[in-house]
Amino acid sequence: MYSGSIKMNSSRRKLNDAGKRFTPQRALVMDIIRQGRGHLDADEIFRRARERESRLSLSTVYRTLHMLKELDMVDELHFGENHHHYEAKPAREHHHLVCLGCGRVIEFSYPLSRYLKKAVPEMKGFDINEVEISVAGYCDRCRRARRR
Amino acid sequence: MYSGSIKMNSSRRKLNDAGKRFTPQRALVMDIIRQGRGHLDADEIFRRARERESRLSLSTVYRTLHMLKELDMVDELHFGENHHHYEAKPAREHHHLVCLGCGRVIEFSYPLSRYLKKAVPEMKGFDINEVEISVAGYCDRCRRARRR
DNA sequence: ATGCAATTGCAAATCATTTGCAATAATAAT
DNA sequence: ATTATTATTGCAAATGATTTGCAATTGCAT
Repeated sequence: MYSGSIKMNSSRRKLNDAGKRFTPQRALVMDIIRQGRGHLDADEIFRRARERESRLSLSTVYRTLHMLKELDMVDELHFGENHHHYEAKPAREHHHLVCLGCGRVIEFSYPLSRYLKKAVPEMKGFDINEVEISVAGYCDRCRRARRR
Repeated sequence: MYSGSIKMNSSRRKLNDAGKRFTPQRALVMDIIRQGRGHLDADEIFRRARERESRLSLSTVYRTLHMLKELDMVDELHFGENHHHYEAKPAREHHHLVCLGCGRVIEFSYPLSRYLKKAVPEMKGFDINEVEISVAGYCDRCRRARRR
């Protein structure tokens, strides 16, 4: 099935260290998430994976996504829909602008968790695990189009 | 069914102005969301409503939630689960800390959208409709309990 | 090479939400 | 007040997203 990539070996190591097996299915899903440059949902990952390996099952995709999330190798994003999106763990903290017009996702880097820890008193004593912010609105293009 | 409340008349007005009817079912759902002090999900709203009006249907709850969201009378919150939570439109912008240990939700007021508009260059030209931030982690109590 | 436990595919189950439709009821017009 | 109009309701069935049980398969440590 899928084999080569720069990250493969380090992925294999991470899985094995966690007592997991490095299977072709998992390598494939990881690769697609990486290539996807963020923001694919489970079904889209499944469809793309299937093009390469037609016997792959949707359950395996879901199971893999869970595991990768657990091992902190992907982030699960919530855009206010009733399904989630996934992206490879990014190097720097960043967040997303979702355009309600065209669905486009714009990334912006911002160390929000660091900022909030300082700015919000309620954060004292709260052990932050993850900060997720999503901003919905209309991007430049769509904004122009809307006000006729 | 349900009848009196300080806000009833203003709700009725808002609905009627939007060409909607003010039905007992809708009044009931609105009341429960308000009493719920935020953070109820659709099913919990349904269960509580059913205690007062056993013939109410779940579809009506969903339909009402949609409508209230549309009319900007409730906010829909996304805590990274595969269902949503609802709260009556709050007076001041605030956000949520969700404890992964006990599920407790801690609110904090913070004018984040105003701040972000200034701090993030990518926001230029983006017409912000809604900002939602959720912070997951462990609250004071659970944090103590976890490190044994 | 071998054995055992982890993982897979498949189908069926479950959970969250939506929809079609005939019956009912809120509002506007009389 | 009565009536006509049309939105809304309850119910059951449909859909969409995710999870689970299980027998067959396959990684990986030995």
